[in-house]
Amino acid sequence: MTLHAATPTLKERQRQERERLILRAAGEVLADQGYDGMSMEDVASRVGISRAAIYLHFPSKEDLVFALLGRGIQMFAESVDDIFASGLTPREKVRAIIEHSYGGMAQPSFRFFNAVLQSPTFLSKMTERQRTMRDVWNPIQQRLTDVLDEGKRSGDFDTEMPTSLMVSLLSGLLTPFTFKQMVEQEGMPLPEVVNFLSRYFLKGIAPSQPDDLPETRRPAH
Amino acid sequence: MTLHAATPTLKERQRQERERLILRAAGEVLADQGYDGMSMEDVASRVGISRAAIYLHFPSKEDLVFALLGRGIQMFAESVDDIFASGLTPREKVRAIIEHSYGGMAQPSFRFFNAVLQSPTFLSKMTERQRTMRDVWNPIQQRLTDVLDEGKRSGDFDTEMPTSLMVSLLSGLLTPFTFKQMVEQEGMPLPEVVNFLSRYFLKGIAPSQPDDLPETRRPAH
Amino acid sequence: MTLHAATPTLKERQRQERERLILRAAGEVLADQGYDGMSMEDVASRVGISRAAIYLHFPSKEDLVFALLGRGIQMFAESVDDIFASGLTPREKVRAIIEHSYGGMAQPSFRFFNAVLQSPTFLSKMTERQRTMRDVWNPIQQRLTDVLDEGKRSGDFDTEMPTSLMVSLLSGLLTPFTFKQMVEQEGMPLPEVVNFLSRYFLKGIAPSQPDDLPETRRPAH
Amino acid sequence: MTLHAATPTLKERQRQERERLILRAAGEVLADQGYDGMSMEDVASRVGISRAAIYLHFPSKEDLVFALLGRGIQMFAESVDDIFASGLTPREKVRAIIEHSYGGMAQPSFRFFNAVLQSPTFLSKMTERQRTMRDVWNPIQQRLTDVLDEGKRSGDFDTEMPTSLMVSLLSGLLTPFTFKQMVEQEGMPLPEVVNFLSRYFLKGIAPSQPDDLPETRRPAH
DNA sequence: TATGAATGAGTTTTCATTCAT
DNA sequence: GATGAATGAAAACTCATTCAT
Repeated sequence: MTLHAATPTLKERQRQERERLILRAAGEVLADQGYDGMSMEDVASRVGISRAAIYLHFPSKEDLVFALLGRGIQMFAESVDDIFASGLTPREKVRAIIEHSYGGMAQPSFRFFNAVLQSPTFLSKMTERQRTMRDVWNPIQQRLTDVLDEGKRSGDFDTEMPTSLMVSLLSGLLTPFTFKQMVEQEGMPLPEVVNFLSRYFLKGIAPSQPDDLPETRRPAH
Repeated sequence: MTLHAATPTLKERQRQERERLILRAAGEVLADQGYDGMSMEDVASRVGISRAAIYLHFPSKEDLVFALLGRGIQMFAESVDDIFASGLTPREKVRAIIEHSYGGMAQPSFRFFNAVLQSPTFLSKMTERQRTMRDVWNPIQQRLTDVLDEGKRSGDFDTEMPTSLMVSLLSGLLTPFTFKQMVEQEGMPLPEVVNFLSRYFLKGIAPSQPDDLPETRRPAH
Repeated sequence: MTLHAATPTLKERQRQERERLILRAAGEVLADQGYDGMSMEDVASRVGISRAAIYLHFPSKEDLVFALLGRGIQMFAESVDDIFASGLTPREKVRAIIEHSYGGMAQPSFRFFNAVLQSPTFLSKMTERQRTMRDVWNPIQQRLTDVLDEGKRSGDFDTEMPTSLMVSLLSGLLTPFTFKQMVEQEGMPLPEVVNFLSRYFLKGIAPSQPDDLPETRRPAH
Repeated sequence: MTLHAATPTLKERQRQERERLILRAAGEVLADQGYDGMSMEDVASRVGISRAAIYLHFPSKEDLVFALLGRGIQMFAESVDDIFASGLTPREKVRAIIEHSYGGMAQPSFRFFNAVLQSPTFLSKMTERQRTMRDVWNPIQQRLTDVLDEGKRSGDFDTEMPTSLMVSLLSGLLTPFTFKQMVEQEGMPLPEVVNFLSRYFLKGIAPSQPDDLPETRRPAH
């Protein structure tokens, strides 16, 4: 009936829109109820459709969340790409990444990252599928690695600390853990939190000064 | 018949031992299945008793986990107290805290902290009970605050950064997040992780040098 | 597509039919097992559906029974209304009420009234809901009160006895207690039981004759 | 060790006392929680002993309640015997029975009768044991029958109504149903309730006057 | 395509009853 | 004798998933 097979438009467009709505709803529920706490009914009623309709788009709860995760990761990766391609200095790039993450976290759209990444239920289902979180998370890690390595080369960051550890520390910072504490409970304005966090992280990974080392206890000479 | 009521009477001893076993099992399951993933059956079978027997010690799943949490917090608080009372410098104290936490985390005994603190299901049940996580977590926060404030006074730590934020950052570091990444997946030896983490955190909260500020983008002069 | 929204759309019809079937089954089980003895499985298997399917219609066992009770009360109330509006004399109305009740009681549809009203478990749950049995039972009591007050005004019934007591006595008579004894165990035909009961009650509440009083013991003259 | 086998005293006395305490506690719990609502723990803790200790006296919950029922029936039967043997007129005897029952009902000691007699769970267990309630209840019925038959012979009561029905009606009156309504909810003083009830019942079973009959609707001639 | 209906598997919790000490 | 500990069986309820319409 469609004139041009190349026009996936109408129906297809509606379908994708529906899918987006479902993903958005799922993200919201996920963000504040967690993977186990999220029921298909929650999502469906938020979109205003029936539970069964979700299965027209995603074969299972697991797949739905996985898709959401994938989309989130991709979006985040694209942002990091933009930042990477900008003319900013490595330090400024790190700051921009933190800023961007926390900006997004205010909208619940990013909060669910944590929800998913911390849910043993989801993670174990993932493992059953032979898909390590490692693979999924890889695009992000790779990009962060690139930024940090660039900083190492430019002499901005500590070359002694393995980049993988830096990546892990930065990821940990982007988790809503600190965010919730400070903004929601202490009432600190978001930009200020971002400022402090950036400074903290950059100082933490700055090239070591001679007097940074003495952490391993030595007798005062 | 016993002269001193202080004698825990064997029966009582056994009871406490059972209780410890249950708590331990619960901690293990919790650590790798999360709050929702942990079923009473899991715990029971791990201890080698029946589901119902658990209810002889704890009135509900919620209470069991709550008890576990309480015990964990108390143990941690005591360790921090010891460290605080030692003659170490503030920087050394912070390092000792990190070291201790990660040492404990290797045994799954501490891993469950995260499991619980990140479970929306449990947290919301807690809220229903009018017991904020804030109150529960308070003893820890207070102690960390003490250590960090001491360091501020001694000139070791940045006085511009609010202590509450530092506490939050330190707490975030003690979370098994980074730990899992580095030790379990990257295979880095634990002491090395501790070393890096301590240095990172201490550098991050060190008093600001003039050239630490430029994070707010300024035109190149 | 249906022209009139008033058309219950087949689906809806089926749904209501199912609901009726569930209620009926529940009534039966309730009548001979009591509230505590009735398990959702009992009801489900009697209808030929799964336990879970019941929850598609009623959110809990409590609600199911409550709905059943409500329906029963409403049906009974309507019957009493019809009787009240008839041209019968007060005495005849009372008789009609008794007759109607016992007629209905033969079908187990009414038997459950007693089951519910006598179940401490259910009653206490009701209290938790802040819904006194008083409120629920009120429509019935009100109607019986109307009939009896009418009889008092017409001089048919004893004006000295509080109507509330009369209502209570009549209610007690409608309880399947006596019914079970006489019909099921003694084998007395139902109409005869109704006859005796009506006469007994009407004589009992008839206006007092001077020589009815002497119940308080007096010395034989 | 006991000097005289004939002295079942000390130990035995204590045993019986313990048994009485258990029965009393069971009666109380039964009265306001019903058979299903009564847990062995409820009873035990009320007596101040352990659940297991109850089983030293009664082989099962069922037996415990059965014993309680038996004792209650026997006590009631004895009271009726006393009344029967007194020099009172039949009408006065009936009144005395009602008075006695309601007096007892104020103390919860009698309330449990109803609880038990209306519990399908208990009744069905009874049936399994091949012991009809009929047999158990028989001593009471027999005595009430005696009193009422005496009244029939003396011309005080309606000879047309079968005595078994009268017994059933009287039993129904002794049920706490009306009692609860009037005393607990309407606040009517107990003696007044007894007065009204006695008059009502006696009028109800009084010998029929010609004009009592017309209940069966006949065409006005 | 969308949905209401249906379900099986699983979860927490309760309780009468038994038994070693 | 008395008890604390232990348990098996049941029961209410939830939820992801399927399917006929």
